[in-house]
Amino acid sequence: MPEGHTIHRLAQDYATAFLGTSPHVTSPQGKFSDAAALLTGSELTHTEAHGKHLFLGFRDADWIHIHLGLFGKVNFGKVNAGDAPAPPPTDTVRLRLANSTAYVDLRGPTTCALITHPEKQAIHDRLGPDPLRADADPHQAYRRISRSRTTIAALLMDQKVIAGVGNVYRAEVLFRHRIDPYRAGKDITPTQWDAIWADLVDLMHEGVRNNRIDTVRPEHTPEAMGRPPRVDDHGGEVYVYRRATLPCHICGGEIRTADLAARNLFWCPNCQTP
DNA sequence: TCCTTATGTACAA
DNA sequence: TGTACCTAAGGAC
Repeated sequence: MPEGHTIHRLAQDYATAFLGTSPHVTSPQGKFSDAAALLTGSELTHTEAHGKHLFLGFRDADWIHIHLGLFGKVNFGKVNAGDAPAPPPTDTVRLRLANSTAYVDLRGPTTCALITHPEKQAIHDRLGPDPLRADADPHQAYRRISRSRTTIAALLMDQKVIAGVGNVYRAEVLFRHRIDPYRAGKDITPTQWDAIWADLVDLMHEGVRNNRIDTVRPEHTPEAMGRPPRVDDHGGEVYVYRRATLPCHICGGEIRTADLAARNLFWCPNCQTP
């Protein structure tokens, strides 16, 4: 269940296990069988992430485009010489790569498709700047935000505006900057946007390193605040995400939740100003 | 065993 | 705005 940090981490992990090797490619579940047959035995030459999109490049020519959606999961395993071989894939595995030392299973993705380079480029072209990519231009995002009457909460989730932010980073970064999620994009100042962007760059890089989302500042950690540690189900320590009706770590007020564009929004109405 | 929920997106109306 | 899609875990019975 991924935001951009998960996908960038996957790009690294696929590279570590398979780059420069020519893995066996299969689709036990069947939906990717034709492409798997074309690719199997080809060298994995590139792995790349842009926002929540993952690209695996084979023989400098063909790309697998993967998008995990809400349910997609990836599971890596090691195979050591003399050890038990990779376990047989279950019937929900859409894509398995396997070489002499490792295997990786992909389940439940929204997208797993073989695409050409122009098709890949078209995906990059429709995505906004990604805080995890060196080529990202934050002003490209701000140009859209500063002209929009849409709420900043919705804009942060719009992958054409900024790529890689999901429901957790959206809620948490707005809390960290004390911005009410319903504030219009056009009311976000350049200074505020620069701060939000810089924060996302830091938070998401840490997310890649740790493979989880932690957003609580050192002075607000459970230890610093003298409260019991609480790690959210998603695996990290957070201020507001999925903490509806619980007390705010800073003001003690009740965290609120609401539906916004079919997603759960979380915020502290006391700490975050309209 | 059934029901709900989820870090997402695309498309129809 | 609503719905379809894809999967697995956790909680209610």
